[in-house]
Amino acid sequence: MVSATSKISTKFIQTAARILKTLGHPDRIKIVEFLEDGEKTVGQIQRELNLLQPVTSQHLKVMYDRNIVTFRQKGTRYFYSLANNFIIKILDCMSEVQEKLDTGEWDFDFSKIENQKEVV
Amino acid sequence: MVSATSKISTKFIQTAARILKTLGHPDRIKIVEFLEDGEKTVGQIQRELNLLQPVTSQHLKVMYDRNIVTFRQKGTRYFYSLANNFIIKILDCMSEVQEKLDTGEWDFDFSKIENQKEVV
DNA sequence: GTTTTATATATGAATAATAATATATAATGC
DNA sequence: GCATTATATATTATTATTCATATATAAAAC
Repeated sequence: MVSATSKISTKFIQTAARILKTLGHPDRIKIVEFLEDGEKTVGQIQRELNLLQPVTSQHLKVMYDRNIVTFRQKGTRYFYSLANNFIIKILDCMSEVQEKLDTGEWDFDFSKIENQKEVV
Repeated sequence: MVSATSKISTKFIQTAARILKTLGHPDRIKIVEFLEDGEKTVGQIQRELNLLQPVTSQHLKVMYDRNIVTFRQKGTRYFYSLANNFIIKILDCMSEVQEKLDTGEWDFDFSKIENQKEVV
């Protein structure tokens, strides 16, 4: 990855903030990670993450409203998929960091965050 | 950037969610972007972003608690800087996306997000 | 046509985040 | 010492988020 040079525009910052905030939920990260594998129905997602159906639909609705996921409908089934490349970039970014942590190339002090009240 | 292969661990997802959520605020993105340039005092940040001092300190405290920034104290001055490489990665990620959007290589439908109530 | 399956939507309650205001602390300049 | 500067902390009010529960819709299966 290339080091940042260009200034991030105010317009994009607004959008990025919305997206980052929306992805700032463990279940939603898991959902988009699952969707990276290809489109999935609500039921598949629900069972994969062991969530309640309405909660799953709510997460998907919020992410749809913020242009993170999109869907196509077929009968009663809604097939959700990732809506843009930014999301894939963020997933890649997380994978990279995970890898650096695994290999010990990077160190990360989780303690401060872990000791805080759980994100549910 | 390499495509994601390795599964993101539950532990890291928790941490990543906290960090993404915390960065999901335009002013905080601006702060970390400003800090990429090197350590800055609260006053420098406040003037750069045109924020109230207590609001600036609050953002910094939250980000300190979540291991996004760190600081050293010299007299009454607190010099803040980025606390880890993950933050730099995210900034790089945003810069890359911004660039793709600028060059038209990627397209991104901002409309849905823009039409929503403003993130302040 | 009745039941079941898949999903959305509505609502309320609990919790968290944000901004604003006021105040405290502690170092510095005079 | 007194005023000023730099920053933190406390408090409150507002708003947003999240989860849970209940209900609606519409297609599919029988």
